[in-house]
Amino acid sequence: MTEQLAGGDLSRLRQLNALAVVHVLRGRPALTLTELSRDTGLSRPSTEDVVLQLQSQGWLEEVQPAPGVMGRPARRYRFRADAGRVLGVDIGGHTIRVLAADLDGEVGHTVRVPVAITAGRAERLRAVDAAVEQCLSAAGLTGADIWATTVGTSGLVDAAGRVVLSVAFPEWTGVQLAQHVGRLVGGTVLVENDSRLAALAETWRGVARYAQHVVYLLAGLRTGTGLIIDGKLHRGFAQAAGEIGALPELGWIRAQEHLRSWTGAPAGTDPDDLAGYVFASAREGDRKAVAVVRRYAKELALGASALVLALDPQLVVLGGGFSRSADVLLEPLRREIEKRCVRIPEIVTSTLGDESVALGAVKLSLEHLQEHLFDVRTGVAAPVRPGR
Amino acid sequence: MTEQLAGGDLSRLRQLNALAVVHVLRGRPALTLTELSRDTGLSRPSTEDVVLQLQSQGWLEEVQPAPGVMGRPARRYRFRADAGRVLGVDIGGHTIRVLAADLDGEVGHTVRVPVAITAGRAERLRAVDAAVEQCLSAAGLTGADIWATTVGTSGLVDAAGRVVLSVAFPEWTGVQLAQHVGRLVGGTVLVENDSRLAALAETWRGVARYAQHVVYLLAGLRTGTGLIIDGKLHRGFAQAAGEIGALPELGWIRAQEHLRSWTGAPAGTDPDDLAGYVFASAREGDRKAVAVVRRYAKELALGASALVLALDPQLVVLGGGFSRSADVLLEPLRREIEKRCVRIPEIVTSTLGDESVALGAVKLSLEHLQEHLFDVRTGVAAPVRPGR
DNA sequence: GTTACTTTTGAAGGTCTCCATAATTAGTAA
DNA sequence: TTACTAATTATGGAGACCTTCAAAAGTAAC
Repeated sequence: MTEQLAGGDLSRLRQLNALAVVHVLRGRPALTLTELSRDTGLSRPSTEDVVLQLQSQGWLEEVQPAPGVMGRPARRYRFRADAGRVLGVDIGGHTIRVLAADLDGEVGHTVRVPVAITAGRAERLRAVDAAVEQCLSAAGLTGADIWATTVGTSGLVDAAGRVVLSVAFPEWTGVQLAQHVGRLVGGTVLVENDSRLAALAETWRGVARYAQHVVYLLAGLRTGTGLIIDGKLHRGFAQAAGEIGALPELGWIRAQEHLRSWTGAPAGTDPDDLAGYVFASAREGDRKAVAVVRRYAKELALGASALVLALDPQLVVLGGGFSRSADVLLEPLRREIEKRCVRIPEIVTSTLGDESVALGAVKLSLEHLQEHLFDVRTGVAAPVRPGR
Repeated sequence: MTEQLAGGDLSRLRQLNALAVVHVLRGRPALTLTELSRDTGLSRPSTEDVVLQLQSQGWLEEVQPAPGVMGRPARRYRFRADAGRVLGVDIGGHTIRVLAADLDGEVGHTVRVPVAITAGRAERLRAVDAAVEQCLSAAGLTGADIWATTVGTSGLVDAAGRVVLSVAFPEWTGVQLAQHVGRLVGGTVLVENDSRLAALAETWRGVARYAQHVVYLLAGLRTGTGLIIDGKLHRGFAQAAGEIGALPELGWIRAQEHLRSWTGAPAGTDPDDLAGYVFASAREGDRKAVAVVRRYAKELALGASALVLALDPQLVVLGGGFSRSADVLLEPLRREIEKRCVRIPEIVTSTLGDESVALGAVKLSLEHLQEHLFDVRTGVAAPVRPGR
């Protein structure tokens, strides 16, 4: 049941110690052997042995010794985060966004390619290709340099990287995203729902950093959720978790309609821009707009409350396009949640903005590599792109 | 972030290998060194070394060699599951139930002590004491032999083993259960909500065996849930997870009322027994009873659907007292869930009966020991009761 | 009752990885 | 130039593992 860490021979020990060194060094500046020895708990000579091995494999690199220090200058080693790269792709309604990052998650290049909201499947896929290729060439990389890629999209996604159902873009249903993007890059290609990725990004570099249980609400032209449970992204048995909005009685389907029912905007306003006007008017104290926002918040709070009651998260994060209007939306939302829930979690607004999905995609790519490259079961192998 | 397995010296390797041997041997009949060697991946001589060490510590015991076998008879070793014991306690409305089990989860002794449903806090606690003491003496044990105990109770429980809120038994709110039971037994005393324990029991020895994501519905005089996520019991940030029934819009509070509204039972029937009559009449085809059951199922399905949509479990398990009437309840429930959910999980009935909570309590005790006694970080120490 | 066969046991020799300690080296500071 | 400091290099030893082979303790066949 519990999958057990296998024992083994002495090389296993070296594996574990190499892993410990890598773990100490990742995401930190260069360290001396003495410092590494202290942080890993290994003896100095052993540390040196391990470091030399990792260096010859290509995981570590010696850097200039720190100048102006007493005693013999120590060699310093850093983790070669640039040994491999990952991509994070966000396929949005208006924009395709691609981030290239190194193994420490440092984002080196960002590319945005606009795409018409009305674009069909083929046109949108072409934009994705263009964005990925632009990002690669800007970073001076080829697809072979990419060790893992995650693609964020709206809709339900299956384990094979296919969009099973997309409500927002009907033509999108059935598209083989993993396969399509896999033509351009090496390594594994993961496909994940965008709300989930945004949630993941919040636990990585957003307001939910280090929180173990998080309910993320994507509030925008679409409404969605991402659940972090026990520090991990929760997908469910068939990757269909978080679809609470589909429950007829909770009415996330209706939520949008409240906003669209507002009549205070200039005639001929694009319905997609209407929300902005509503929130702006509510901010200025327009009675009717405030009421509309309150009704929207109530519908949103219904589903959110169901999630909060079910999961008892530490944090609820409000993200998505409407989170820019958190100043008028957050308070009504909080009040409605407080009405319904047993224990009230903190409710905060995302600060990652519209890059959160792509950032989450980067993070998922990194987590995938973490499992395959730096796992306690396998230890560290040479730094080469892992197989698919 | 990810807590890393520390490296170490050679003794670490021995720890891991000892752990591997214990893991292979737990819950299985006695094995020979050759068999152990094969299953652990260690060489024969090393296996012998490890086994001898574990034997001298008291974890392993040599048993009679298997008779009538070709070649030189091999020594056989078994895991001493009786080196320590755990208790599982179920504090129910009418019954206190205590199970004593060994480290393999083999239940040796079961004790049931009746208690009046109207009993107050002191009387109920006295019954708990009596049940624990009876179970200990029946098993020939003292409290000092118990390495871990889990107490199941209705209501919300905090991390310190206090009942924070009990709706069913108002007097129960605030009772320091862990502390109270801790007077009688050694080791850690855990306190957990009964629905959650029942859910855990289903994944251990019930219909949800080996399922990773499970929604358990306790349907009875009380309605509750237990959530298994990623193979683990989900408690939430403040142990308040699974309280979906509290959402006013989903109406689990109302669910009971449907059953009680039925007028077909003999006059003067105890309201607690009413449900049985409704289900019996429905079984016989009484139109009104069928309608009542359907309404109840619908209310139950509302909350269940919210959980299914949120979590996308592999399995929904119907447990609790009403699961005895699954023949009339399950189908309406299934239909209502199918109406609302995107992906429909399997929906099955519990078969563990009224011992599920106590069984789940045993399992939680064992999981607690597993973490502290057989963890990869610490390895195996001598078989003595771990500290609180 | 002896002989052949099978499988486990026990012992020997070798390798790997770690640790502790001491001698050496390469800098800074006076 | 000399003293001081801290890292490096070298040495010896211990623990845990592996492979290999001879001896032992049974069963099965004659």
